[in-house]
Amino acid sequence: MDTAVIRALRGRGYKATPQRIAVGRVILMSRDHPTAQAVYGEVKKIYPTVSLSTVYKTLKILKEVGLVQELNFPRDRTRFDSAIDPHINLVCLNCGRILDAENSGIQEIVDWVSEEENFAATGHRFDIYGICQSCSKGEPINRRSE
Amino acid sequence: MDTAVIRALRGRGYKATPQRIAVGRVILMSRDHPTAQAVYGEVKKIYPTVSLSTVYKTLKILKEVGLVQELNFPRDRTRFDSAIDPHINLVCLNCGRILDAENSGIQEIVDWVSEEENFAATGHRFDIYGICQSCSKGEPINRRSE
DNA sequence: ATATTTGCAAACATTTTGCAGAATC
DNA sequence: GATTCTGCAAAATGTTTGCAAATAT
Repeated sequence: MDTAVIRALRGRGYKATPQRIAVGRVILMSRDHPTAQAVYGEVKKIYPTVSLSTVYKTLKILKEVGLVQELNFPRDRTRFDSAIDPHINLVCLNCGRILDAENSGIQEIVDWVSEEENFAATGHRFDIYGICQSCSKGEPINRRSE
Repeated sequence: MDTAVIRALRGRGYKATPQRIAVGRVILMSRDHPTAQAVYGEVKKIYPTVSLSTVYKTLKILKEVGLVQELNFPRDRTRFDSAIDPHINLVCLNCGRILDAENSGIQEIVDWVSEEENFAATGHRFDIYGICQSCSKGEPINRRSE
């Protein structure tokens, strides 16, 4: 896994520094769309002197080399996600968690729309907003779009 | 159109002030996903004394009453969009324009995934990133995800 | 050996907040 | 007439930048 990060960086002429490898590892291994701050917190466990600024710079590079996708949400910080497998983001408006879902129909729609509108698609993002399973069983909504 | 805004506001106990009606009109009439600043600029043509802060507060309320959707993008400001008809956003990575596309398959996917994952969907967002028709004919890419 | 990168602190841009005067219901 | 809202200025937040010392190739 680290080798994939190293290869992607060097392939584009970037140096494979320990900080960058650590950031890459945190994103690719995490299942919960971490914020830059969260990535920083994780990386700091291994490199206590790492700076938030380095994390931001690295995330930008990892985006550029195609390993990471950036997702912006309102009233929240930007979140980062492995760009490797396309999926649907199930965004819970109650607890704020972002789950992943698979669906093969997305690619068909992307292809169809690209054709129809003469749009050269290079990527996509599909979010569904609502209340997740665990929240609808438990407590009532306490955080809406407000 | 203004009456819809007034009704939505009063229905939730908000006062229908001229500023709010103007903000609502700008968003609902525009076809180009304006930023808060752009809305501010438009509203100022009619109410030169309006403040950016009022625009922000109003946008938050219009979101709450369900008239407006907020879309966040990287390296750009947040954009606002009528929440009334669901559609796909075609985001051009070259010129930055955001076009709309229709596709009936989206709702099916939303329904299918909601069922599958026990997720109570209330809304969604579907972006496709790429190069728009006019850009692919004209100048080369000058603004990527960088 | 040298060009790139780190990490700090300061800059930046957008969005939010507190509050007195104004406007709506 | 009471409550809500506006608009100003100031605060808060997340992100970016400039630069000397450190590091990867």
